[in-house]
Amino acid sequence: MKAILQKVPESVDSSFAVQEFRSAYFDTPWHFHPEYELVYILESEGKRFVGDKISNFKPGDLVLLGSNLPHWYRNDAIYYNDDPSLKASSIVIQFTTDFLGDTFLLSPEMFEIHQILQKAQKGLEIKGGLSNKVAKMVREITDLKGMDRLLQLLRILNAISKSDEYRLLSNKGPSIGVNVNDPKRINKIYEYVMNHFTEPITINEASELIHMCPSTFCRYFKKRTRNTFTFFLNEIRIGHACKLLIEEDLSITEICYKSGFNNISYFNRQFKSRKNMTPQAFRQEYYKKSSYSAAL
DNA sequence: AGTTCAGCATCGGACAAGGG
DNA sequence: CCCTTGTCCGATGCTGAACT
Repeated sequence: MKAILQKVPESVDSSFAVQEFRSAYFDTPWHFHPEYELVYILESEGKRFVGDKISNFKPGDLVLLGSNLPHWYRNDAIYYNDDPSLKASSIVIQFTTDFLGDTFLLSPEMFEIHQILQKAQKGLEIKGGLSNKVAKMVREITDLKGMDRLLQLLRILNAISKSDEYRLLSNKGPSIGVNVNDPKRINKIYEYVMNHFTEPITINEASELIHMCPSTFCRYFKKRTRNTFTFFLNEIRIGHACKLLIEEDLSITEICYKSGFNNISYFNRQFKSRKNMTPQAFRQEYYKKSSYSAAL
């Protein structure tokens, strides 16, 4: 998909930016920018799009995104219903690799941080104990100024580089050569799919949205997102099904229909191909891990 | 819940036309 | 000349029914 190139505001008194966002929902579109970005979710739930991967996010979610890696945080539908009790908030740290000078990152002491930033080109989801540790440091950095703030960022990057408690998010790196003109059409399709993925959606409907014939639409979509439309749609539906499997006490059949599938056999096959296990096994695996961690 | 299979729908490669 | 879009058509994916 084509992402919008976002211009990150420059700060006059800092070599990098720390920003706190708080609103009814996250409204930044699918975009990318040259700055690295550490995103810590304080409030709200939804789906996180990084490169070619779609996952669920919730409070505590912590992700390090590489330079020019397209991303989008989309809240669940209830956040768009003007419910004043629901808020979306996050802390975002944005920096470039030369924020301490052109060659600083090449110094031997920075070797491990350099390596972790390279891995971040595919997006890193920070997990486990490292997540708690980094989250605490991210909350602290908002109150720091000047040199203390800069040292805190280095501490955060150092902590991530010294750990292996993270997983790569995307299979593909940044979209080199993305066409930065005409971002509206793909975003229109994304918005439509996010609002209707629990209902039947055909290629015809989607292609009519941007006034294209179906085959042109398929090629257009593949060229920009590197996924087929069907794969993209099913990725969102399976992601939603995973959420329901964990959070709702519904049968697999009910979850299948509530996720936008209308065929259990197809749902099962799609689920297995993406998660390498059946929906039932996924649920059992989750609760086994939960009871294990609760027992510790 | 999960598997298999036949029939239909969609995908995507090859090629061509049109516009800037 | 390059890029976008349309058409054709074989390959592949998806669906729904029947079954374990």
